[in-house]
Amino acid sequence: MPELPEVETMRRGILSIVGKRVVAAERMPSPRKPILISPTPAVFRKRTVGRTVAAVDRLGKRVVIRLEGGDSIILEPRMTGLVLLADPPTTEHLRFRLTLSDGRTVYYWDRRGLGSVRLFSEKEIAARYDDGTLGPDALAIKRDDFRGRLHRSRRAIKVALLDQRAVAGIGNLYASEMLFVARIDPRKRCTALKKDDWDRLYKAMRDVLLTAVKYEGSTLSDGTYRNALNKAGGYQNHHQVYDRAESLCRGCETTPIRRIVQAQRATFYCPRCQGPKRTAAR
DNA sequence: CATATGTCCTGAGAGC
DNA sequence: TGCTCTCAGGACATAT
Repeated sequence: MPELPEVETMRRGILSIVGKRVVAAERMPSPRKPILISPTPAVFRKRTVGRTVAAVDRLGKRVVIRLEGGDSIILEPRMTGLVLLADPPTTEHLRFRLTLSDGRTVYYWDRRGLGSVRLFSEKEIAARYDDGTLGPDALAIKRDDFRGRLHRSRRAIKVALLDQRAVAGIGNLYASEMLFVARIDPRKRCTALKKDDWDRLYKAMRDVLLTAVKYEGSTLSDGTYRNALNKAGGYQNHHQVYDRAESLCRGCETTPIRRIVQAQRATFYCPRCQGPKRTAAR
């Protein structure tokens, strides 16, 4: 489940392609349902082959390969997509590859195939992402803007944190983790949070995401997520609550982590550390 | 406008 | 052993 830390790790993992020229752009034959790759192969080739990579950016949970001339390849991993320089885990779910002038190849591999590879002009990117459908990045947003974009919502804070229009980059795993660090009950409505809560949450958001980036993301028990060199991340060893239902909380060491469902997604939290009486815990 | 729900997809694991 | 069923959650379309 690539979220901000995993996608940022992918981005950094292929940063060395900047300055290289695109030699080939090919979609791989798919054994089952093909993923979304657009535009057509001929147009894709025409607009990419011969172009030099100008930059590699991140747009929320997407990797953006910017080419000289203004076009960009946007890789959107969604659930099981990987952006690799190393050989992919299997040939079976290899979806796309970009061959470069130095002989290296960027692969897009995606087991479940919910992700996509799309070529956009500058205009298309602006039309799609600069119209409010994608909020400020979680690592770029200012403290007061963060609160201002969320505090009037009547939704539970955990659900609101997943709204990419409010803040971009947070997904299901890191939402639970940052709420634990901030000692906030995930079921609490945004409107019920005080200024102090928002400030703690903002700090927790940055701490959790930056530390997760440092450890190159989280590889869960299914082992799907890998960095660009096909190596597992390390942040799963630092999880406080995610996927730890019934295990003792690492904070209070007395209470089992609870798993609930909010908006059809799993939420994990410590009822004691994130409960109503948390001030008594000293 | 804000918020809620259904949909896509594959493979791991549970249950029988 | 092998079958069926459920579940995981990114983004987006549609419904309320």
